[in-house]
Amino acid sequence: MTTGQGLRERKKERTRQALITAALELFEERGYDETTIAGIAAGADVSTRTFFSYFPSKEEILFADTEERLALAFEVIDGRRPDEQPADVLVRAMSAVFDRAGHFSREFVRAAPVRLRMIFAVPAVQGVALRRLLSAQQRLARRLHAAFPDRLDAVEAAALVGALVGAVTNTMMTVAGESDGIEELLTGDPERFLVELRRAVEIAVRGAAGPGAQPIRRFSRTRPPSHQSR
Amino acid sequence: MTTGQGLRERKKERTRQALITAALELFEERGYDETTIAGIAAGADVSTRTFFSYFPSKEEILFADTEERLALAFEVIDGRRPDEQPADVLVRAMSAVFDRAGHFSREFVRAAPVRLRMIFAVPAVQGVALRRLLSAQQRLARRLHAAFPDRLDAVEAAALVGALVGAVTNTMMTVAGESDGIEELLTGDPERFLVELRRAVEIAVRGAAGPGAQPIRRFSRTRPPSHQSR
DNA sequence: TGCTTTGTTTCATTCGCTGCAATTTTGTGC
DNA sequence: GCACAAAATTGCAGCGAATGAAACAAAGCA
Repeated sequence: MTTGQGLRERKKERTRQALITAALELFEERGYDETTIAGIAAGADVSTRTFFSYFPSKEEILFADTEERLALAFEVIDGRRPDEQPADVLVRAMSAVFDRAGHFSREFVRAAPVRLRMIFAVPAVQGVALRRLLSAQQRLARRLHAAFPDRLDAVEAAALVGALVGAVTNTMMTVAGESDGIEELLTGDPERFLVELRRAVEIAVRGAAGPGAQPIRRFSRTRPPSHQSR
Repeated sequence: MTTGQGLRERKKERTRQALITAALELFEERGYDETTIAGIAAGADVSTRTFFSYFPSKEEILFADTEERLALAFEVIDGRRPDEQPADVLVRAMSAVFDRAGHFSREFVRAAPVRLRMIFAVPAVQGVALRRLLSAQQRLARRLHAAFPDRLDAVEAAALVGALVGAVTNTMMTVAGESDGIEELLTGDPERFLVELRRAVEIAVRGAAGPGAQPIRRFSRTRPPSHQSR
């Protein structure tokens, strides 16, 4: 991806990178809302209109690299060993996405901290982040279902992915939302962060009820005839 | 809430309802993107500017009623019986939000179908929906932590809520995303839908790994020295 | 060297959203 | 009832995001 074929593609890639770089710099420098698309375009030495032929919105430029990371998870799922449990495969897939030991592109290392800060500060970015998250869940579920066609139906796969991703996401937000959470996460050793994630995964895998719980729970058993108040 | 104190408040409430009604009608009639705020305001016989003193954006008008539904879940959590399991309380809370047996305001009955359709069709609405969802998870987790101060720490509560909400949400999206999913969900008997939700809750409560699984899973055990490729 | 394709620019336009000052409407003390 | 304070509403001016169309420049190819 670094070396394109012709001059045309290489130039396009350079423009793309210039836009990303300019945007991240401006976001950090003056803040997200204070950065205009015109400013980003100017920083990359292109016209405002050109920006929109690379990214559909100001928000999306923050997520320029997420697709390839999701692909890591897909790889794990597609390459599952025949004797593995669905939950195990999913845990490995999550690990592939978050683990520092994996391959981080330069793009990711540069963008991730800014992105996280923006997700916590800017509603518009939150919207995009969460939309991507949900779409990723759906795709993971489809993939998982395809990988275990006779052990999981579509809904089970969705529930499984949802439980795992939900636990991890909410844990991540909680940990990162604490004072110093983001800084600790971004600058220092990610160990504590990974420890919490492991706990979250464990809860999701072993069940919210914990080990000594009764086998089955009820959901909306009650159904009185009363309807529609107010 | 139906009867305000003075003329002022009653008029305000009437204007608010007029805006909601006009918006829902227009959304259904010509579609979300085709509906302008100016059009909504005109439908409610107020100025465009006035719209913004009631709702901060076009999206939020679709979620005018969600806060009170979340309050139902809070009630359940706050009023837990002392001997209950956290997971059980959470399941009951979810049930209170989704179950048809509960109290549906007129607002909700009117808005929910349109809202669901828009969530599936309009990215901007997805963004708001998911932002609200995550914020709700955080608040639920805080509340749950407060309800079980010595059985759950903050991160466990977050993971638990995340797992349950994640499973339910993703299941809901999957079921509703099927052809006829939304229609079946909205018009007919919600039974099949609730059945699937119950399965999702069960998976989240009993654990993604299923009953016969090994007790503990690993998460990102591997950590080779290689760092930062590409 | 010309022709085609593709990327870029400029321009105009629509819409979401905000701040501000003027105006109207409502509540209240007299 | 009446005047005055508080609050809601309005119009307007303006910024920025986003899109469409046509002119223009550059790259690839014969």
